[in-house]
Amino acid sequence: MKSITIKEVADLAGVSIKTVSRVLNREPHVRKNTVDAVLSAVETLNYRPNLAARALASSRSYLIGLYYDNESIGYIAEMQYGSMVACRNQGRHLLVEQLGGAVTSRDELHAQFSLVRIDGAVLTPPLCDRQDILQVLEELGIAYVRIAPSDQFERAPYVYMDDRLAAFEMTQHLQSLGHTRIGFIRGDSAHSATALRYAGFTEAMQQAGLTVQPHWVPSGNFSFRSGVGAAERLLGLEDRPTAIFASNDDMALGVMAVANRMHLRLPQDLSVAGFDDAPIAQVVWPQLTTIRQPVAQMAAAAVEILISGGGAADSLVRRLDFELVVRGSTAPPG
Amino acid sequence: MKSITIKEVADLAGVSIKTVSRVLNREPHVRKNTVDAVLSAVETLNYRPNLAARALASSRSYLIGLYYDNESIGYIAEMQYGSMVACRNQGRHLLVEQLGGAVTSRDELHAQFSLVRIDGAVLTPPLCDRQDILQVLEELGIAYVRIAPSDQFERAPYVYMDDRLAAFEMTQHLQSLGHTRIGFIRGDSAHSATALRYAGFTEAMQQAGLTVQPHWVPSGNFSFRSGVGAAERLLGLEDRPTAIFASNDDMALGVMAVANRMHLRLPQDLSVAGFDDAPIAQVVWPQLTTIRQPVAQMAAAAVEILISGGGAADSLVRRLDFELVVRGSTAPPG
DNA sequence: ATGAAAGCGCTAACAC
DNA sequence: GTGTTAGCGCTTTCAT
Repeated sequence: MKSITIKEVADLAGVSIKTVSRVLNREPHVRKNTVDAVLSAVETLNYRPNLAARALASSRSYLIGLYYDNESIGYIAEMQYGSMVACRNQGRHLLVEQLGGAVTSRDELHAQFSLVRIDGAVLTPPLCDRQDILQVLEELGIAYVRIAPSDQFERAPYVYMDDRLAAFEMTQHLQSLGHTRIGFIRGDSAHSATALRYAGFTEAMQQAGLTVQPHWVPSGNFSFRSGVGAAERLLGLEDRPTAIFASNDDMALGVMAVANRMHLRLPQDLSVAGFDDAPIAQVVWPQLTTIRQPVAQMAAAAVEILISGGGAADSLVRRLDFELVVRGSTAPPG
Repeated sequence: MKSITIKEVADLAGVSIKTVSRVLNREPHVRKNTVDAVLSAVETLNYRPNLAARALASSRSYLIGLYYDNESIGYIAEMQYGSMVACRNQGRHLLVEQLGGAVTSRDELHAQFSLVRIDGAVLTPPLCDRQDILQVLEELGIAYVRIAPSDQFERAPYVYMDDRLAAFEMTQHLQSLGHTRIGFIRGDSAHSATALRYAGFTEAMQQAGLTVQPHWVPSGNFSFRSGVGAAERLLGLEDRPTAIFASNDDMALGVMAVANRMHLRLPQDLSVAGFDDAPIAQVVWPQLTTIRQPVAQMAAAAVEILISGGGAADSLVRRLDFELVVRGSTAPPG
C-alpha cells in the first residue's frame, strides 16, 4: 500500500516539494500558474498528505480532542456530532475520550494528554470545571475551550448558553397560560446550571408578583428517580401547584410518571415543563414542553475557536441561543 | 513546550535509542537489567513517546476509526463508549466520524480514509453493509471489522448478536405468561435485524402451536411514530391481541402511548415488549420489558479483533450474548 | 544482546 | 516567487 508522496506531486508539477507544501498550506507568494499546476498534479495523482508526517514536522496533529464525563448519553452524542462536523469542515479530526474516575491522578492526566498531541481540547461539563485538568493542559501548552463553565471565566475561552434567561422565559410561558401556582424542581447542586435555572425561575416569579413557596421548590439531582420523589412531594400537597417546571427533562418525565399514576390528566390537571429537549421529550405523551439547548452548536463553536487559534479577544467567548419549545404538556390550568 | 525524546531517555539509561525503542515495544532479546534501567529512566523523565513520530516511522497510526450513520443516538454513544474503552486498554485512540449522505462518492470516501491513516475501522450498521465503503477500505488496505452485518459474512471479521434467538425468547416469555394472542410490529425492512427478529417471533409461535395472524403483524420503521400507527391498527381490531411485541423500544413506546390514550391499563389490559433496552425503557411507566443488546461489548470486541490483527480464523467472528430484561410492562393477561 | 545509520513524509528556516 | 537543506522523533535494517 505505497501511497503517493509530496515528491511525486512535485515531480509531476515540475516544481520543488516546498512549493507543493506551500500550495497545500495555502501560503501566500505563489504564482497563480504554479498553484494551478500543483493542484492539478494533486488531483491526477489523487494525492493526500500524510498526517503523521505533517504532525511530526510541524508539531501540529490536526486532531481535536473532545473530553467528557457525563452520564447523559444524548448530550454527549450531540456534542460529538457538533464538534465532528466542525472538525471535518476545517480539515481536522475528532478524538473522543471519556475522562472518568479512572483517570484522575496528575500522572494519568499527563499521560492522557501527552500521548497524542492534540491541537486543542474541548472540555464539556463537568470536566470544564476540573482544576486539575485545566492545569495539566496549561502545563502542556494545549489550548482548550470550555463548554458552559461555571467559574474562572477569564481563564480561557468558553462557549455557553443563557440558562438563567431560558428558565426565566419558560416560567413566563407558564404564567402566560394563566398559572400562578408553579412548582420548581431544582437539579444537582454540583452543576452550575442548577443555580442559574433556579435564579431565572425566581426572577420571573417575582417580576410577576407571585410568591415562591419554599415547599413548592424541592430539590432533585437531574435523575428520573429524583423527579419522581420531588413530584410525589409536590403532588401530595393540599395546595398543590397547577404547573411544575422541572429543571431538566429526566426529572420532568418523573413528574409525568407520578401524575399518570395518580390519574391526573396532562395537561388539563397539571402542566409539566422540562429543560434540555432530550429525545425522550418527543416520545412521551403528551410531548414535553422544554428548552432546546444548542448543544451541537456549542461544540461546533468550541472547535472553531480552537482552530482559529485565539484571534480577537472578543471571539473567545460565544453565547448561543436556546429555544423555547412549546409542546403538549403545558396548557392553561383547569 | 519542548517534550522529552527517546534520546534523553537513552542517555539517562546509558543505552542507545534503539534499545529504548525495543523496550517500549516489548521486543524480545533485551537483558532484564537493561529493561529495568530503561523503564526507570522513562519513569523519572516522565517520558511519553511521540505518536506522530511513531506513526511516521512505522506506518501505523495507533488510531482506530469508528464510523457510523445512524439516527439512534443512544446506540452510537454506547458503541463509542465500548470502543473507546477498548482502545484505551490497548494504547490506541478512537477517532469518530459520521459517514452520512454527504460523504458518498468514491473520491470522498477515499479522502476520508486516506487523510488519517487509521490502523483499523469499526463499521457500525448500516455502514457495515455499504459495498462502496468496504471496497474503498480494501483498496486502501485498511483492516475493518463489521458490527452486525447482514451479508457477505466471509468477506471480513465481524461481531454480532443473535437477534433471531432474542426475539424467540421474548416471544416465549410472553407465551409463558399465558398470552396466545400476540401481535408483532416489524421494523424497517432495510435493516437486517427486521427479518431476524420476525423469524424468531414466528418460530416461537409455531413451536407453541399458535397461529400468526397476518393482521396482527403490522410493519413499522423503528420510529416512535410508526409504533403509534401500528398500535392504532392493532388496538382498533375487534379481536385485538393481549400482548404486543414491538421489534424495537421506540415503537414499543408508541404502543404504550396509544394504549394510554385509549385508557388501557398496562400491563393488565395489554402487555408490551420492546427490543434494545434504550435508556427510555426504564423511564416510562410501567418500565419496558425488552432485550438488552450488548452494544458496548460488540464495539469493544470489534476493536480487539482489529488490534489483535487477525490471528486465528475462529477469532474473526464473535457472537455476544443478549439479555432478556423483564420489567413491568409484561404480565399475565386479564 | 545491542548499536549505527538510514529513512518515514513532511515543514521550517534560510537562501537565492 | 521558488528551491535547498536540515531536521521533527521514532522504527527499521543491518552490523556487530
